[in-house]
Amino acid sequence: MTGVTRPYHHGNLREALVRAAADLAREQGPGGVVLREVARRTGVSHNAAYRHFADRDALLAQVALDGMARLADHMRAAVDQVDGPDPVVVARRRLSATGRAYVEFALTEPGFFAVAFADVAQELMSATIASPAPGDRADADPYALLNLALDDLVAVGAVTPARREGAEVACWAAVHGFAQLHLGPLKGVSARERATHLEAMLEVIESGLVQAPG
Amino acid sequence: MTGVTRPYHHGNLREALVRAAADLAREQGPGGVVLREVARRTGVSHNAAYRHFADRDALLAQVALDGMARLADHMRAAVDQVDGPDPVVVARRRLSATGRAYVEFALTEPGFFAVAFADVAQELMSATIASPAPGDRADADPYALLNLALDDLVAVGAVTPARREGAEVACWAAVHGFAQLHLGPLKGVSARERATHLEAMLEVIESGLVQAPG
DNA sequence: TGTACATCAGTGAACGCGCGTTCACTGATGTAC
DNA sequence: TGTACATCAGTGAACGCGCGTTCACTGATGTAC
Repeated sequence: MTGVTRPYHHGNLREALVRAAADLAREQGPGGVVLREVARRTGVSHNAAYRHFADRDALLAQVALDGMARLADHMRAAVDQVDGPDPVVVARRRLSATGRAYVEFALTEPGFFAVAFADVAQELMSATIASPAPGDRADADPYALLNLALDDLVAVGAVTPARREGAEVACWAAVHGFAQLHLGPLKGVSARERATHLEAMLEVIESGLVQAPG
Repeated sequence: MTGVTRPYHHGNLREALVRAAADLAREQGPGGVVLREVARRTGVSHNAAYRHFADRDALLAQVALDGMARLADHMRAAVDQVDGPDPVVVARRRLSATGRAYVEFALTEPGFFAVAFADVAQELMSATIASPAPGDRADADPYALLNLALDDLVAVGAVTPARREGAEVACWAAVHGFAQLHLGPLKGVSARERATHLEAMLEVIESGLVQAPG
């Protein structure tokens, strides 16, 4: 009972391992998530993880699932915060809110983001997209949230059904690429400039979607 | 002189190693580029690569450099092919041509693409972007090619200087994200649908850039 | 044209390392009586 | 309230493996004379 020695039981090892794995993924990429290093960082013996995960892949899968859920939470919270009297304005602001939230999450939690979009979760994602949410809690899925925002824009008459087609891919691609570039080659760009560029991009897309072909 | 036995000297080993490394990167990601496997695939002993590259990093750097050069070549060829009487139409088509070429290259050569945008080439890229091409062959740099296309749109009066600001990031993000998604979660999308979605996205961006804010 | 020799491009064995995973184990906790 | 015991969460040693890299080497090529 010195208070200095760590207790034998960690108490929250599973969660701590996921967190450490995400941190490692941020630094080294998903391929660099090494079970022994994850254990090291959690201050636990190198095989303790096997009490909580079948193997390395199971840990990575959990990181991917957590990441996707966190991303969806962040996006949903951002959308829910937008309100106002004009339904067109609300719909437009909700779309840009999803995009902003997406980029924010990717830059804040690059580890979760990287793992969620690597190897493991791919088949899972593909399946989700192929048969989009049959009623059951579509709000847990980032992709579904984006589609809801776009459908709203059509419902309020801001976007024509013709322009709606493929718009989800265009929007997703833009914010995904924006995040990837600012985690990679544009890493050095200041937060201020990054924010300006993000708003400019969201504005371009919004204009492009809302207006008739030029 | 049986004609069956491979000659002792490969003749083109350096290039073959780069090619094999790119193939491996396509399958396993940049982290999965393993010197011994590269040698195996090239049909050469596992240490033969050391006659041509100082170490694994040097090989990866070469893949990144080659990838960037190939991408730039592909984009430049696409731009050069666009011509016509109306300078506004030409400028617009040249912009979309750069984007189309970017995506085409990424999907055709995902190995080169992945390595070029991972670890190694990052500092190199950042430097290039920070001090953009001081006169010397800007046409070898994909980023510079994009900026040229956007500057042209301003020059012909299709895009206002205000909208020009940050446009290079928006365009790059969109095509980069589009490529990444179709190499990852949207892997299963048919070539036909992918092409439709790409055109829709390029159209949205073009509209958004050209028109006044809606 | 022929030959000695330097140089270049490959080979095979060996190194040390960190990895994922398994094993038999120990310390801590919770529960039945 | 006390105690035996099952269960759970961790440990440390050991395994086999593939890796990057180095070493001393050999086969092929080119060049000076």
